[in-house]
Amino acid sequence: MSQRKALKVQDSPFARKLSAFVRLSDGDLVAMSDLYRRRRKFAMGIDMIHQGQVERNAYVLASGWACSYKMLRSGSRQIVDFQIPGDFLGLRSVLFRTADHNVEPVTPVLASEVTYRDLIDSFGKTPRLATAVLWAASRDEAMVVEHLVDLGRRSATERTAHFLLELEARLRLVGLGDRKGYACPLSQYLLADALGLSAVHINRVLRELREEGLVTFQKGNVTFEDYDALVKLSGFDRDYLDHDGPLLP
Amino acid sequence: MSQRKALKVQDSPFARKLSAFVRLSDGDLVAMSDLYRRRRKFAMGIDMIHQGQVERNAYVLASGWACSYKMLRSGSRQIVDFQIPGDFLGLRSVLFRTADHNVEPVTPVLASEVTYRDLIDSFGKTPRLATAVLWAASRDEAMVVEHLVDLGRRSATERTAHFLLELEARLRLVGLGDRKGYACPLSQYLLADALGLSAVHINRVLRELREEGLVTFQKGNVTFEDYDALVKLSGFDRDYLDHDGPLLP
DNA sequence: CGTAGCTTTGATGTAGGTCAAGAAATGTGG
DNA sequence: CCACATTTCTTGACCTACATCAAAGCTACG
Repeated sequence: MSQRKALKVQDSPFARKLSAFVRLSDGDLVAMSDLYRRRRKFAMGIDMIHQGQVERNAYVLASGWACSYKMLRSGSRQIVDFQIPGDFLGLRSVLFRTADHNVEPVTPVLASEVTYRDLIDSFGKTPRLATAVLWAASRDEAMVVEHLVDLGRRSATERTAHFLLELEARLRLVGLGDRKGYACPLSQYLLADALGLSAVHINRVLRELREEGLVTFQKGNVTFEDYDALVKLSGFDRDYLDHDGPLLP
Repeated sequence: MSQRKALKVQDSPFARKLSAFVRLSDGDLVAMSDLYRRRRKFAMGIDMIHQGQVERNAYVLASGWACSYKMLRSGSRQIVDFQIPGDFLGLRSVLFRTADHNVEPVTPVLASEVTYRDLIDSFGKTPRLATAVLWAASRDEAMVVEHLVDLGRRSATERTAHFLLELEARLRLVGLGDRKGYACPLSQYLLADALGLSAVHINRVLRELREEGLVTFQKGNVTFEDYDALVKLSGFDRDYLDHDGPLLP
């Protein structure tokens, strides 16, 4: 029975992701299965997590996309990151007393709930899991850092190109894209809020990239016309995403 | 002997910092003392960590300031964060195979070296330490996220004010500042590279803030003339930094 | 006491914002 | 399967926040 469970967990995107960092034993996998009990659906428009909430829960995305963001008094918002299937979401809201950000579905979402107790208990049972989660959190931080460089020092065009390439690299890791392109449910408004630009300007940048024969962002699809030129243009270096093979044997 | 050691560690800024997240047992403190063996000095101008390096080590800052940054091909750089005494530095360079960023002293620095083995060994011995480090890393990520919001959606003035206030809050936690002000060894160039602005513009913003009677940034000192007005101007909310008392009993 | 790194200021240029308005999609109820 | 509503996309005209360039005064320290 627990064997069946373990196998099932092993096939989940989350287990696959953590396995990239730390080799997980059967015991680890069984402990992880406790994190997988409550499946929940979220429709678009309702926050999965909102700033200031005290319920300490997080989710592992099973299907659909979400975005985490912060609102400013001025009414503008900054999207910090998008979450794709397999991503952990809201870790800081479990770890801290109150959530410091919002998370909203971008498409209808299916996710497994992880409570504070689940997480702490499983850390107690299998310390390696804590290390694996630390690793996963650090990879996420590496992405946020790269995003910060985008906003601080790259032009609108470089930034947009870089962002589309990063998404491809992430999606490829979970089998949802390749260097030809991927399905992308983001609106230009979402893109604008992520890249710190206006929706109008994003539109112009996308047109330019399309007319230059580099990428097409249309009808929910990103298609790379010239992947290599795009990499060159944006200075994209996927090193910060790749860590082939478990780091902790 | 090990008792003396433990007490010494308990007094270190690093132990104080982690204790804010997780109550540490004597055993935990002894395990931590292993992380404190090698003290090293760094002069200005030599990187403590550089992008692509394979030696997997990190440091805990004992005294002085440092900054972590990324360089772009264009020659411009983005400072991701400053480290002040007590801060962990280069965690991602221990955890990953190669460092994805640089760290440079801003002043002469005294730091304790932490190697990959040290860290993994101590996690094995005391799982709570792994959890504590996860927490500390998450707090750091919260700061990077707020910095990202700065770059994406705040004006140069708001951004600068926000940044100066955040530094105050962090320095206050280690007893190096209060709402009157603090000693700040940063040049306007460093400020510019952190805030994604040009040094010239930073200078103008600082002048404006000074002439408005809000803050003075001069001669290595930040002095708040009107703390509350500055908070209002920048929309600063210190919640993301405060987590009074251990979260894990 | 000189020279190299900071800070300050002015003049001018430009990337990207804002406003406005029409055209395509997309969705919804009948 | 169509009519209407709503969101999303696209483009043009104009404007502003910040960059860049240039040059002069500071400071500090070898």
